[in-house]
Amino acid sequence: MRAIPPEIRSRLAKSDLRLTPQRAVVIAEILSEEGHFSADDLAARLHTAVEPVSRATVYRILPELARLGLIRQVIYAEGHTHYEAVAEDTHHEHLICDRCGEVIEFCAPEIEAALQRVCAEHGFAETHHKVEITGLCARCTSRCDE
Amino acid sequence: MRAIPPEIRSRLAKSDLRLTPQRAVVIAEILSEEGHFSADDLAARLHTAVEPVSRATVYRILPELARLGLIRQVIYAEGHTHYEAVAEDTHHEHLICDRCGEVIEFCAPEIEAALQRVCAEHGFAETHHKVEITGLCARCTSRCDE
DNA sequence: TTTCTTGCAAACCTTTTGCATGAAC
DNA sequence: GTTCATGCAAAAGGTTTGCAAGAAA
Repeated sequence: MRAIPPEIRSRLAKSDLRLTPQRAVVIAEILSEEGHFSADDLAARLHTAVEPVSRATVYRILPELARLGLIRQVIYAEGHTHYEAVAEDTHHEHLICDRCGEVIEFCAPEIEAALQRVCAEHGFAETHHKVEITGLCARCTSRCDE
Repeated sequence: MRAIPPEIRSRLAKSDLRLTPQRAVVIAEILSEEGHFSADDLAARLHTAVEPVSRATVYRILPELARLGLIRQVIYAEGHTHYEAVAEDTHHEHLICDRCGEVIEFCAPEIEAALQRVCAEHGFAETHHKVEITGLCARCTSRCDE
């Protein structure tokens, strides 16, 4: 299990969140995570970890980690919340195919700029934003004649 | 109860959806709806309508109406899906306050343009998009000293 | 008359929570 | 020692579904 970076330790401490073995397992797993994950999948995987974590604990800690900015709720779909680890270097948005479910990431600096302007205009203090385009991906479009 | 516009009748027919009294009630209510609504609220209100509509029917018809483009899933929050009627004239996005829950609408043509460009670049055929900024609204920010 | 819809009630499934035990600080 | 976190199991709450009766086309 990967060690928890000191920066995350202090972020936890700042919010009066104790670093328990269970939380360490959850955080380590999330840091090694690629793409989206669900609370339930995570819980199922960690239920049999070296330091087992109960479903309740996973469900309790994920919203806290989202509040700390370690993870982000990407979308609610298929009856559950999709999370992803926050990669602070590259903020991206999502194209979501209605047919095959593929999720394509994209970056658009001009959108980021426009969003900042909107927030300023409304005196709104942004913590997160989400841009989501749904439709048919290129592959599904070409497979489709309607 | 407002009459169902012929354009909607034909859209239903095109998808082999029959125009039942219950569906007419649901559609009429949605057309007179302002702002967001939930399936459950709608069901509760229509349960005592002239032509009562059961909860199951409401839950069954809303996804169809979303597919037809009459309504849109705005967000999943507070444990349920928020819908809104699609007003074809003014497309807008949302600022959502994490503290008081207020939803502020805004329009940003340059974001629309950027999104179109992104879709073109990826050969993606958009059907919908959603831009959502979460954080603290002006009122809550000024009430906050942290 | 065929096919689609409805309503009821039960099932589903993700997420939340009360409570007693146990651990972090 | 005090306060916070965990696990279990049960509850919650939105949403879905099987089935038989009924209505639209």
